[in-house]
Amino acid sequence: MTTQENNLSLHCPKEYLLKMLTGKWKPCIFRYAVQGPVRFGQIMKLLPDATRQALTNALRELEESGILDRKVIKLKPLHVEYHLTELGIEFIPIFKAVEELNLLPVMLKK
Amino acid sequence: MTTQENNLSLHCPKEYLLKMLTGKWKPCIFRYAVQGPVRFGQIMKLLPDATRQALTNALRELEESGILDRKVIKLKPLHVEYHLTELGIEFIPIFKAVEELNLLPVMLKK
DNA sequence: ACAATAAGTCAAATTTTTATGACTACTCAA
DNA sequence: TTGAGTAGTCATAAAAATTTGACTTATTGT
Repeated sequence: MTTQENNLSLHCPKEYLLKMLTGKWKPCIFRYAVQGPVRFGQIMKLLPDATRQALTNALRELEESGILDRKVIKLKPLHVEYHLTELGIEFIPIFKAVEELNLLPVMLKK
Repeated sequence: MTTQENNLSLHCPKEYLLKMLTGKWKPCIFRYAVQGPVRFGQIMKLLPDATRQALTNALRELEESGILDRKVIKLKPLHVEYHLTELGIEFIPIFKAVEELNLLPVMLKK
């Protein structure tokens, strides 16, 4: 493993990967999507502090990363559904690892 | 789980946790530290694109998060050693999960 | 006393990310 | 044809993260 290969920020898939899941809202959205397909307005309600713009950005990025898939549902009032792709499903273990950590001691120190 | 509890960015430990490990250089430094204690100058050489300032920032943040411990070694030329704390060790599974992903297909699409 | 090495700090500039507020597109139903 | 509902876009502003380049501290060897 050379120095260059170790520089995650520029060359390594691992950093690239973490970037896919980070940002102010992407982790939240990802976690909702794990539960099942989510719609735009639904996320808006679940994350009242996020703006439309913030959510569309996050959703576009998750889409571009190949984690979420955008599906327009032509029903009564038009809907847009986002759901995990196969790749997205592969990311679940990362969140599982995160959730398995007991952060209480850390939070309390703050 | 209420809406508020789900808003990782503001209220949930999971987002707080992800924040501990993200940023331009923190993941790299963390991965080095997993191998064993690292020194400032050593990291500088390993990450030639990172500036002193960037590294001290990252190291301070990792320290404040309780992931790394800073130890001054009063030897020949003064040294500063950073090593994983117990909490830091608990983070390893997250990176393991990251490393277990096969990102080749993703990288190729870009 | 002086230079060298290791590990920084500081203020300012730049870049990236996120927020604000106004406006748009499409579909359906009355 | 008008209005309601859903899902946005766009330009700009503000905030946060990162970089730049000069300066600092502490210790040791000569």
